[in-house]
Amino acid sequence: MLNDVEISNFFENFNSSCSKVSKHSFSKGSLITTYIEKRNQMCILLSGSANLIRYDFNGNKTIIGDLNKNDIFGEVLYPTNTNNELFVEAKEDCEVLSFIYDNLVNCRDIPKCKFHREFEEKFPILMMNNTINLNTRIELLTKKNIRDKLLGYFNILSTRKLSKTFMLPFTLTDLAYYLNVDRSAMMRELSHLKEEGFIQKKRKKNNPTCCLICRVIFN
Amino acid sequence: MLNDVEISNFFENFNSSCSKVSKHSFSKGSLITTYIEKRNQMCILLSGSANLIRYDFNGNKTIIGDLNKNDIFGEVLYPTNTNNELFVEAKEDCEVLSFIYDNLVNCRDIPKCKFHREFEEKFPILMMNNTINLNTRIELLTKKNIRDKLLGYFNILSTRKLSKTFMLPFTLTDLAYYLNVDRSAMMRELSHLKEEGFIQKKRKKNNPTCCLICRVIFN
DNA sequence: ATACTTTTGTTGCTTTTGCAACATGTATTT
DNA sequence: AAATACATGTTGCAAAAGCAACAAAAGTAT
Repeated sequence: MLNDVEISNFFENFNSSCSKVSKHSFSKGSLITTYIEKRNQMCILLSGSANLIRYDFNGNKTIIGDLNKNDIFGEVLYPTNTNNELFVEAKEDCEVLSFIYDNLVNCRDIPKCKFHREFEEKFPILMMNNTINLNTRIELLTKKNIRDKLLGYFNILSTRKLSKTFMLPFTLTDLAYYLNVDRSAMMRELSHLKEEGFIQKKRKKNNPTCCLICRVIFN
Repeated sequence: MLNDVEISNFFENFNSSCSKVSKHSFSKGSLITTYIEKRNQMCILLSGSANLIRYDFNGNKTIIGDLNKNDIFGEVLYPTNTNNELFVEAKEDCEVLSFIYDNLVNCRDIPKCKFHREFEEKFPILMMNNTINLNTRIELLTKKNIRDKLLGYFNILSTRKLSKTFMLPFTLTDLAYYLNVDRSAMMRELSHLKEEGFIQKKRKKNNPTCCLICRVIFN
């Protein structure tokens, strides 16, 4: 129903006929945007992948979200007054559409420009996907311990790829920031899972974004 | 921008002219709905408040969400294959609109019925509010310890009411389920916060949904 | 008023997680 | 090839959180 195919290439060939929408490219590792209150920015990730990163007032890092093709992000979707610094960092080379979200009729052109017509049509699907992603994230964060967070996340990746073998979209260091746990405690738990035969790890050479292959055995 | 007032009474006087939409009343404590895969149900809470509750395979309870007026919920917004039981329970007497979400043009009437016209128009605002709520929830769940979860949540309630004095929408037992922590550990932390002067607690007699008033002193 | 249920409040003990430090291994840069 | 930076892997110890059990208070039903 909420089929990726429906929107997979929708905004891809977008040409900035509307003055209110801009398309930018970002190279791996660069800063895509920061969340600044009251600017109402919204973005669509056209290609590549990125992390939504938070630093709290103590400097603690958390990877709040893992952004992929067709995901929407931006400060307009995020609560204000959190006293945190949030920014989006490219994990791979990325293409991004960005614009100011006021409402769905913020195009001044008559008739509406191509982008705003398409956006208005696809907005429900984009939002529904985003909502399911956020609820999936909440499912993960509400697991009671590190082991269940790991297995829960591996289960998501496994289901998504329809295979018990898959690659992590994070380094292990970043996985700990994503699961919101201490890295060394997570490594300890990974060792236990390996000993008990729940996972196998294989290191892959020269892969820029992924560093492990997990062969997960779920019950 | 995403103003509650805009939609505050929009669906309130809805009359079921469309055969695909139904309005139901639920008394306090009753079951509003369960999340069953592939039914694509979506609901709007017209009045009252409710909890979205999850029981995992081990019987662990978590309050996934706290639903209030104009909030949307339903299995169509939630990931499938979680091996969990999810249901929505009325905290107060509730009125709920429910329908099947296929897409935004699932009304067979020509011209579209009043509900679907209004829903289509208000859908973006409903979804944006929902997204901000979910991101607020993620902010809370990614706090590193019980103390910060408590203070973070009190800060949200305080900001929402524009007052340092506010009531909890949960019993303390349910607050622990909501913050996803052990109740006794949470009580211990609440005692510390009280000793250190961060909060004051006052019990209120005969209040059905709230049991405490907290006078929170933030730095 | 009494019995019963639910919620609050507390504590000792155990388990889990976090912290700090460091060794090793793998990429990247010069 | 050497130097540097970053990621993985491991450990001892400390701190935090979970578990179990129970008492007291408040709310509800009879």
